[in-house]
Amino acid sequence: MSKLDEKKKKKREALFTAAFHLFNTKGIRQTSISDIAQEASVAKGTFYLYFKDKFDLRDKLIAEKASQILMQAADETRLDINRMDNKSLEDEIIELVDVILDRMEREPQLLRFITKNLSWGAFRHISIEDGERESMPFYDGYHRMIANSGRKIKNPDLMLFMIVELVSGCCYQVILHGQPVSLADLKGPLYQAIRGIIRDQEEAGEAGVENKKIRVAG
Amino acid sequence: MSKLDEKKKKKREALFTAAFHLFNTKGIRQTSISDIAQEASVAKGTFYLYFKDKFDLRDKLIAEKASQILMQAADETRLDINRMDNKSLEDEIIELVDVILDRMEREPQLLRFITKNLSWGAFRHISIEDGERESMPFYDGYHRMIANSGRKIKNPDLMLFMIVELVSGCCYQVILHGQPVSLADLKGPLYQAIRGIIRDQEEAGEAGVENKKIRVAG
Amino acid sequence: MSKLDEKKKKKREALFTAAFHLFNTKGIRQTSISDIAQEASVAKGTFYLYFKDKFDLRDKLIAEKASQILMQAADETRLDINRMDNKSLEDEIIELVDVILDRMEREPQLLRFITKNLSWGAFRHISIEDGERESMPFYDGYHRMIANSGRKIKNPDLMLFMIVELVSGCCYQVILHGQPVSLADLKGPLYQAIRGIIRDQEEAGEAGVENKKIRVAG
Amino acid sequence: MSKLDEKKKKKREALFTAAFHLFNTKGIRQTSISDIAQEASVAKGTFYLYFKDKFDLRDKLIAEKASQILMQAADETRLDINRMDNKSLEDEIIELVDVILDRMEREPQLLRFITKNLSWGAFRHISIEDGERESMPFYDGYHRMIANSGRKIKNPDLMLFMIVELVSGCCYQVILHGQPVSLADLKGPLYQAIRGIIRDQEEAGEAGVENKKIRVAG
DNA sequence: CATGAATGAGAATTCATTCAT
DNA sequence: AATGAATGAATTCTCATTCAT
Repeated sequence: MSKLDEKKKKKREALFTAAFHLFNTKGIRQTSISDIAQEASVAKGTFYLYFKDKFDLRDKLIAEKASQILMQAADETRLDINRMDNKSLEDEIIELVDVILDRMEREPQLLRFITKNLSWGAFRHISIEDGERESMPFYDGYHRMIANSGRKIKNPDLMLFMIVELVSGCCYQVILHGQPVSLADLKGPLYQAIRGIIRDQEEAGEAGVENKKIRVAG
Repeated sequence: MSKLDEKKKKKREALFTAAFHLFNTKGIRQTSISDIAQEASVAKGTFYLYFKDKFDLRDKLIAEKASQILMQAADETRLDINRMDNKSLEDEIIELVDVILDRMEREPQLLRFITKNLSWGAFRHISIEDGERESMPFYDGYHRMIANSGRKIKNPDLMLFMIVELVSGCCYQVILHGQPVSLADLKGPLYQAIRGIIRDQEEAGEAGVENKKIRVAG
Repeated sequence: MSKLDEKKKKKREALFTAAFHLFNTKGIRQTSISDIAQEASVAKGTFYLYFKDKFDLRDKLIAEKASQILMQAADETRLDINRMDNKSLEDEIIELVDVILDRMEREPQLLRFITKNLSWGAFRHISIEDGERESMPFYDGYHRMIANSGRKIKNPDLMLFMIVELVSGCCYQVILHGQPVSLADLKGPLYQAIRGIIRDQEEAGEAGVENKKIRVAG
Repeated sequence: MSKLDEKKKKKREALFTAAFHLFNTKGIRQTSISDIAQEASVAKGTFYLYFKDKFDLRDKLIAEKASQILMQAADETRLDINRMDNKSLEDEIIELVDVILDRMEREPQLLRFITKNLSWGAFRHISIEDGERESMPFYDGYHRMIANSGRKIKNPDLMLFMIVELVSGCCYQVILHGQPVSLADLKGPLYQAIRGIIRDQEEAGEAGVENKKIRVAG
């Protein structure tokens, strides 16, 4: 990478960092491009060399942040989509959720920012990028994980969708407002509900065996 | 009611109607107070006689719309919080959700508007007003419904919360974007998940009997 | 006076009181007619039954306040413009000033209000009204006072003017801002300066010695 | 100075000139920022690049104008604060006042503008700037002038204050309204009064004769 | 590439005044 | 006489975007 490219990358980073901070502090609406440029120590005109407008920046920022979170969570849970070891599908998913919830509790602004801006449509296209290896959409990883579990799920998309909506909806309220229960108190019932959704989505005849393994995490 | 008061009420209505239309058409951000006043055939200054600013109007509009929806849904399901007849708690709740979802499918702007703006905090304070009878917070009605069902729920607030988040999160995507399934295809799994959540929240020892009654609606 | 007239007078008083308070609290510019009407517990439209606009009210208010002050000061000093007793003209004037300054120190808002708004032109037309006796312009009283003193003043108007400007300019700063000295410390030098001005304005023959020293520059 | 800086300076000047003209013509209240920008042939938004608001501009304008006037007056009287030559302190001060009054008569808007807006507090901080030499607060120059005169003044601040208030109060009325005398007719008595104030403020021993006549009232 | 001065459309808000009740 | 809802002109201030340097 040439020096010029490095410099450009730094400017981009600076704009990202500044925007993230300001979006969380003042809200997107109240944040002007001027503000972002100033906090990034960059001229206003320079902003337009990197992003089309505020919302372009926001979208790119969300994609990056969401990708980071999923990647890190996958790393932390040593998620290996190729081997299922002895962990059940339920445990795998719940562990992932658990890591993410803990991260969100430590960084509520991240939560606020992503939840307010990430749609399901965008979610399906998040890539887990890695400087060295190729990038792979998270969504594909999810499907391989199910395939490798040997389980028969009626509609994996719908299952993921319901889990995502349930988790994201609940954690936003609980982490940011402590309502109606604490995160610690939410986890048990929430994970149980996730197990319920998975069980419901399992093709008849296979469920019985798995359910024996149920173990509530968190 | 005097003629003057009637006129005032009409103006308020006109502002509400105009704002609802514009918020849905152009989005709140792009809707100026000028726009609202113009569409309501009212002078700009008049707006400020009725609302503090755009967001004050929005909040009052949401409260009203949400109240309407819940009230109508309760009416349609002949919800009687005093007698549980032979309907189980699950059926009662699912029927309510079902009516609301159908309404939302018919009026997607209403869905977009409410979901984007109604927080759990605000939800808890929605009143179901009625010109004749007294108004009662929906939230209180829910608690009485549980009490009258004779069921023992560990944490009714948490249960409602999880159901509301799951339903609202799912229906927003499904109705507005048809993703990842149609509303018809969502209903079965969604209602099953609701039953699961209720069952999970039921105090041990009582759950078994109820579960026999499970019947997927929709 | 009829009951109706009394009611009207009360409304006028209420508007005066409210305006005086608000003008002093928020400044005339920031005080709207709405504010005044509200504080006076009167409808906005009612304001226009008593005053043309805000500035009309202000002018009438100043005239009344200034008149009150001069009248009260004259009363307190038992100023008798018909007999000079043994008090010298200087003592007479300085006593008047002294009473006024003390009053101003007790009511600095009054000072702020009047100084900011009373012009020399208006000052010359202030009447000392009295419910019982006739009203007489203060300005006429001043001239009679001089005549009765038996002193020969070159230009009584100029003399009064210079004294008024000196006193009002000084007391505004000193009382309201305590700058550059306290009122107590101002009084000595200020009264000395007043005596100087009077002496300078006395016709030759009575203050001949002084006049020899005068040398007009410029 | 770069071309850009020159252009900026010109814009600032244009705004100053436009504002000064409009403030004098229509009054500050009736002058909108739109007006100023238009008269300065500048976009409305540009105004805010140079000044926070109308009152920021006013304050800066006053400081500049007052500084100009004092500087020019000092130049014209060849005021040398280091040598007193044979001019007495009185003559020195009166000459300064005289130059200023003549200037004010030629530029009454300047007078109106400054007198209405310059407070004693601000006055004390006016700097006499000079592109070449360093800038020095006028106030310091005054104290050095007194020191160099070899005269003992009890309270130089109070003396300056009283003179400034007397002069500014009088000249405002006289120049702008020709009341109650013409400027020519005011000068003699006014300068005499200034001499009186200075004499009164002189420590005993040097003006002993005069002081015997003084009798402080109040 | 980078800058930041300039632009001007447009949004929010205020308020004196009118007028039907 | 009193009211206060309605008006809409006027004003302030913001900010995305452009472009000359």
